[in-house]
Amino acid sequence: MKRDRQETEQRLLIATGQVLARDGFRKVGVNSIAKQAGVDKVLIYRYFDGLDGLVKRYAAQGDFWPGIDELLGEELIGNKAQAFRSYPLPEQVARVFENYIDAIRSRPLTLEILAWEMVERNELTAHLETIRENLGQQLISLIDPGELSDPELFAGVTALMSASIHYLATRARHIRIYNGINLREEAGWDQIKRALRHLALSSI
Amino acid sequence: MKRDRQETEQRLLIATGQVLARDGFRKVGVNSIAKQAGVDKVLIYRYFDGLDGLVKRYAAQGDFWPGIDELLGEELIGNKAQAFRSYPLPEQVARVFENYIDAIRSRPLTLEILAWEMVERNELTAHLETIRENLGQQLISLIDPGELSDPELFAGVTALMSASIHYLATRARHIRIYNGINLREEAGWDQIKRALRHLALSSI
DNA sequence: GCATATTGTCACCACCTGGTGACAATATGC
DNA sequence: GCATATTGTCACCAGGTGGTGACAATATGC
Repeated sequence: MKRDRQETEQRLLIATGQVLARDGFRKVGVNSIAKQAGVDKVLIYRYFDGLDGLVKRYAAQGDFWPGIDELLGEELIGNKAQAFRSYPLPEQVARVFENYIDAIRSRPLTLEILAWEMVERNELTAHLETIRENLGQQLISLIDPGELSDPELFAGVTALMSASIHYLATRARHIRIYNGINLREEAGWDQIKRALRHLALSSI
Repeated sequence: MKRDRQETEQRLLIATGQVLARDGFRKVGVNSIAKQAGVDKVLIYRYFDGLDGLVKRYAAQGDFWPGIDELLGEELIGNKAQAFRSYPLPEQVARVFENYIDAIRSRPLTLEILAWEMVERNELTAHLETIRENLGQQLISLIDPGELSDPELFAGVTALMSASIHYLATRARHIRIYNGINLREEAGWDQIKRALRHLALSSI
């Protein structure tokens, strides 16, 4: 084996993601990651000061979350933010959350971390919390303050919407039907998007 | 030790709930439950055919879920269903979900199982799924079919509402603030209830 | 060149997990 | 009474976990 600390650190970071994606967060541990990386586990303690440090570094370098561009809609090119602002607010909200659904559902690793969050708080989930918070702030900053007559109500409504998406997307990994809706078929998700859009347009 | 199979089985069932409530589902195992019950673990295999069988029996005898009365509102006595039906549908929905929030938040064991569901499917979570399904059907049966112009939309909206409640209530065990809302204070939950009521009244 | 620090390998530890076979203690059927 | 079945105790197994100390192999500084 070559003696190259940087490369071994990289291998461990990559292996972390591989184990997380392949076996789930419950299998994430020094033994499995070291085995996956083809490296001795003692190096995790030397280079990252333990599993927590490794996970923290992994969180800092990976991107498991959609950027604002993805949420505004891929069809908008050029100055997205400005074009987006031309929509009425309810339409903006509907679009953002429709895109949010697609963004989260297409990221198995993100779904895994969302499930992890429900059970435990660690370096990775904590990191995701701040990312999410920043993204929320960015989105709110796009809104003309004059349009928000009741910010507290708006925060409540958007909290409910994002929460429901997190739940349904994560839950879809273990169940087929929720409230009569098929979470394993695109038709089911279209039904959810339609309801979401209806809520946005009628309530904001 | 007395030789009484029935009592031993009871002790194991009780111990299952105790371990689940005190240490969380990740600690639920033959060793911890047997120790909690003060009984040898081999009896779990003999009497319940393993941990799965024990959990299944535990699921069948415990009640971790609100009944329909609790969701309709405790203030209604006598013929609840009939009194409840006198409300307009949007008001019915708002009330049910407000009560649902209180019902779930007040049951730590239920919150633990909701978190468990996000990670794994087992005898207990499967049992809870059917309970929940039945409850949903009961609630829908209270609605005059003529009032539902778009049942698919209604299913989507109520799915989003219940999903968001499950998520936020479970998530509150690990984080304080979600989307600027304090999940550890009653004021935060009042804000959520207000948003939920707003959605119900404006969209149904 | 050589001493020193870094990188990697390996064996080992204590502890916990699910699971089982052997055996003692008690109850039951006749 | 006695043979049999049931209940409970205990010791043990293989395999997994996180964590560490000892040592060899290589690179670096002078």
